[in-house]
Parts: sequence; structure tokens; C-alpha cells
Amino acid sequence: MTALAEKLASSAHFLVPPLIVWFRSNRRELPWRIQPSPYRIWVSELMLQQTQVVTVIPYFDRFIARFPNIASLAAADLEDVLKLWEGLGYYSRARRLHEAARQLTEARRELPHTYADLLRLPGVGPYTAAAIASIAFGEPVAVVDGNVARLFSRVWAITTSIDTPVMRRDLRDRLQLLLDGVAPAEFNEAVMELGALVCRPRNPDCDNCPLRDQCIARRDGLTHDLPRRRKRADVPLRRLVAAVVHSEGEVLIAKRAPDAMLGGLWHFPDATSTSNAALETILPGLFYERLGVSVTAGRSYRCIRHAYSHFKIDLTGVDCTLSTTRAVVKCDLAGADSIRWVTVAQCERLPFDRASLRLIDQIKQRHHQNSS
DNA sequence: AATTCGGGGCT
DNA sequence: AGCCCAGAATT
Repeated sequence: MTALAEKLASSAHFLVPPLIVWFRSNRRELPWRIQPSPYRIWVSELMLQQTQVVTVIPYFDRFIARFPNIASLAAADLEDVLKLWEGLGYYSRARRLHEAARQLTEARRELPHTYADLLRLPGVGPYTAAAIASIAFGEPVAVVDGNVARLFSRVWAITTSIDTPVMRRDLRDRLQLLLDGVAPAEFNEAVMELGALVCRPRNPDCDNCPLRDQCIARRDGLTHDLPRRRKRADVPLRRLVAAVVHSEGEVLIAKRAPDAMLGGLWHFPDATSTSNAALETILPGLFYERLGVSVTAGRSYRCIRHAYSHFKIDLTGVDCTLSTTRAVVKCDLAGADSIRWVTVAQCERLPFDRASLRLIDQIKQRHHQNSS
């Protein structure tokens, strides 16, 4: 046994029991913890990637009501799956979940039971495979999500950046030793829950932490300096102009290609604006390139600012009318899968990204004003 | 190892 | 308004 392993094995004795005791009386009754099944745990873990519990709950309930098992999910249209995911973000998760369900159904297999096999599924990486394997099937594999990394970077006062593969592996190896001799599901849920509820990013509730006497960061006054992470590059701003093309009481929408950003979601045909001229002035030029038709620009909508992780957008919608018949508009928009003419009301049945949803709200408001 | 993917919460 | 947070896949 290495020196580190020995040290951890002995510290496990002091760490694990208070952790488990704490968890048993602070465990939240979450939808996926009531009547747990491998499928429900799988869906919840996909939704919980990058996303907090309170955000996920309503999405999870609606998703499970509509797709109660793998077969029903596999049989669904991707568009309907995306509609239920609308607003939750990281839509590739929904695409991969759907794809995995289809693969399993095609092969007439159930969800795999082991970490190694789960890891092969689209959308399942090291964290998710460990979470499903341990929680649904009791396999003793340690989970390291953001909560766990933060918690133990403090408990052990580790100053390596937590957002590196090396650090994640190191933590997983250390926790794997703690896992010896305890129920894997309970231990993993306990560390994630403690990180989420007590060892919070800001305002950690150290006074009520079951590990307060073992926590080195607390002892050394480092809690607020940990965890460390790499500096993030600051994000550029893109100015987008979106054409709300009206024709015969309908508007033109386009579906993004499946592998594009926000793939499979609908939006209003848009273009990046590089000049400082008024959008109404430059829009016809932009859209002649994108749509191959001339449009006349009318009133603009209020600018919508939206933040993604690696850039921000200022999205401005502009009412447009066609200078020719609508039949001329073809689907060779760069990056678009297909186009449709729909009433604003019909938009509610199709999946849109969040910025487009806000534009739809503005269009509805203007409609309402015009008719009253 | 670094970059590409959304969106929400907190201050 | 700005800062912080968080997994998988790709390159």
C-alpha cells in the first residue's frame, strides 16, 4: 500500500461515517429518487450535466410523463424530444439521449449495467457512467462531478485547478479508496449532495458541515480560495440580425442542421452584422446573400442580449416583407436543414432556442398591439 | 490539453 | 450587468 493510500484509508474512517449520517437526514426527495429505475436515473443524470437540480425537476417530470421508458423515447421524433428539452440548454444531450435509446432498442438491449459498457453510450462520459453504474446498479465506482471536486479540493486543500483531467483523475482515485466497504450509491449521492447543499461555491455552510473537523481548507482559512480553476478567456460579442419575414399571415422559420450549434432547433433566419449602419439599412443586403431573395425591412424589435459560454449575442429582429412571391424562398440557407412558413401560434409546437423564444414573445406583443 | 457546446443563479 | 458554475465530445 502506498503512503497516500494508507493515509486515505485511515482518514476514511473519520470522513465516511459522519458523511453518511449527515446524508441520511439531509437527503432530498427528488423525483428520480422516488421509484428509482435505471431509465429514470439515466435521464436525470443526462439532464443534470451542467445543470442544477431545481432547474431539472420540472423538465424531468414532463419528460418521464411523455417518455416513460426507453422504447417510447426511441420511437419518438427528435423534434418532440427537443421540444421537451427546450430551454434546458446543451441540446446535444437530448440528441445523444435519443440516439442512445434508438441504438439500445435497435439492438434489443436494456441499459448496460457496468461503468465500462455505459461509457460507450452517446452522451455518457466518465461522470455519468459512474453515476448510473453506482446508483442504479451498485457498482463501486467513484463519481467526480463539480460538487464533489469542489468539496474535496477544500477538504484536502488541493490547489491544483479542478478543471483539468489530471485533477479529476486524481480525485477519482482518492475517492475510489474511500468507497471501499460502503454502499456505493449512498456514498456517491452523499458527496454530491453535500457539495451541492453545504460546500457551496459561495457562502459554504461550514458550521453545519459533517466534515468540518476534517476539512483542511477550513482549518487553514483557505475555504474561499478553493477550488482553484483556470482563467477563462473573455467572450466576444456578436451582433445578429434576424429576419421576421411576413407573408400571408405567416412567418418564415428555419431549422438548424443536426450537427450545428443548437442543432435541430428552429430559429428565424439570421446573419451577423459587421457594420455600424442601421440594421434596417443593411438587412436587405445580408438577406439577399442568405436567402437569395430581396426583402424590404420594416420596424426593428427590441435588442435581445443572450450569453452563451464562449460568446454573447445581441439579437435584433426586423419585420420584413418579400419583394417577390414566397415560392422563391428556398432552403439553401447556409446551415439550415429546412424552412417552413408558420403562424406565430404554431411556433409553440416546435422547438426553438431561448433567444428565439424571446423574439417570438416580442412578435406576439406587437401582433397584439396592432390588432387592438 | 484546449476548445466547443447553453443557460441560470448569485451579487 | 458581470461573474461564476458545470460534463461530453472533438481536435
